[in-house]
Amino acid sequence: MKIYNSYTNQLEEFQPINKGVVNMYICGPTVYNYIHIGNARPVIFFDTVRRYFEHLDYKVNFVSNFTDVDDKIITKAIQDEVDEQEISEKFIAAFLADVERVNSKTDYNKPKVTNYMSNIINYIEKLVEKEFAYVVNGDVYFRVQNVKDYGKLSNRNIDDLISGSRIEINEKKENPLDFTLWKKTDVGIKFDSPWGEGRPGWHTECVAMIDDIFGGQVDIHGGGSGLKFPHHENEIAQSLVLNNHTIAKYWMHNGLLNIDNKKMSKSEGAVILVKDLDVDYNGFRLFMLSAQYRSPINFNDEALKSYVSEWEKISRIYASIHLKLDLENKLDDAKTVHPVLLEIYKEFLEAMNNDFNTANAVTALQKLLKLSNQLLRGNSDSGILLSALKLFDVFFDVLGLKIETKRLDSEEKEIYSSWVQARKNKDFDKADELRKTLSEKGII
RNA sequence: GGUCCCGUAGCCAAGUGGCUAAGGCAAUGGACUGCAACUCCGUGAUCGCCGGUUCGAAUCCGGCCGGGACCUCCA
Repeated sequence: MKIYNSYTNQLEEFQPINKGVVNMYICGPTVYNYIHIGNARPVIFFDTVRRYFEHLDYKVNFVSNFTDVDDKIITKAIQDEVDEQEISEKFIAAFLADVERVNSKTDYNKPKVTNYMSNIINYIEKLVEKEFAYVVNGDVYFRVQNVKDYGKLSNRNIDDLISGSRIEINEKKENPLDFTLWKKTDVGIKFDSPWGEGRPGWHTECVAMIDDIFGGQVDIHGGGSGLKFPHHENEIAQSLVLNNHTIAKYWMHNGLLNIDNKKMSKSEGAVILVKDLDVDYNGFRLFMLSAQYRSPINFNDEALKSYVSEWEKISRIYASIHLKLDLENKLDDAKTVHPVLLEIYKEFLEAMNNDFNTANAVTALQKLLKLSNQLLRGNSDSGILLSALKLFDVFFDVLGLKIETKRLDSEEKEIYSSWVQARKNKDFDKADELRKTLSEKGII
């Protein structure tokens, strides 16, 4: 399997650190608001990565944090006249509800900053000891200057960054590029530290958590490409100094989502929240997986709708085959190997093995859709249809699509065969009535 | 000001040097059908423009036009 490593900017053969195990860490949300559909992209994509590894029988340890200490949370808490925890707990719950909405798995390890305060402080202390961090009046800053390769991930050099006119001048810093590890504060929630009361900067939590949970290095560290600089660059800098490695063997970054070719951003309006999306989330998920994850994806109503209707077609054929096999009591039979189905499965694997090319994986699903329709209309034998159904199950499982089917009870089967019989007898009044009943029961 | 990325049919999108440029949505013609729905078959591209490299380019190089991102919190 090949993965595009954004640290080295090339496709690399995936070799896990420990055989059969994939440790992955994805930067999670700062919980001060509902997430928008752009935020959903890493949630959906990295969940798909996880699912695919699991399909290949890897044991996946999936970790994604909650940043529950942050200026934005404090601001909101003051605004709403509640304490920070109330805000963060509310939006953690909201986040998980959205994760579930888009059919991403919620059973993963979710460390919170508030539970990691001593690890974070400890991590910063070590940086201070190594003299890669310095204390000024209760603030602690990371000294970027001496870190070799600073800027490699985001492909920029220190001189360019310094000459950039937009870097804020902070007189306490030795160098404008130095970033905050610990911030002395008067407002909002405060924690004790060797440097006085304050709160941690944003960039240490992930490395401290990875250090604690995985003992230093993960196989995959992922997040949106917006995090490359400065966040991930700074994570790497800290880890290089302390552990002499870049925390992750493979760095993966998803492209951003635009609306009408403009970046969707909490700070610039034009935001669609996940919870407010008024469409089938399977269709939404297909849409999100229809482009290669590193490319930007442009949100557009027409495109979204086309994937929603694609999903309707897929669920229709799935249900039809399921129903047919159910009526014939063949659902538990042995499936028959069918060469074309095997070919489609291979295409699917090939696509996913090629840096998780979900766009081509979706194409394989569409091929299965068309073939299934042909098989069903062509009165193929039940073994082949069952095998098609099982292949759908595999694709649904990996891509995170959810379909609900049920088996009919004997009474329902009775109604169904009466319907077929009525049509045969050209008793269309009765047939229509039975069809209505079946339709109301959600059977057809 | 600095650093990058992208431009494939109305829409989404694969393809990154080599057979007639995948696939889907929409549109349209046909088939199937008691009706309806579904479904199947068919129909569409001088790959933003200009030039170069090459036996050969959507794919590599240069210029231009258009769009976007990052350098500040951001998935």
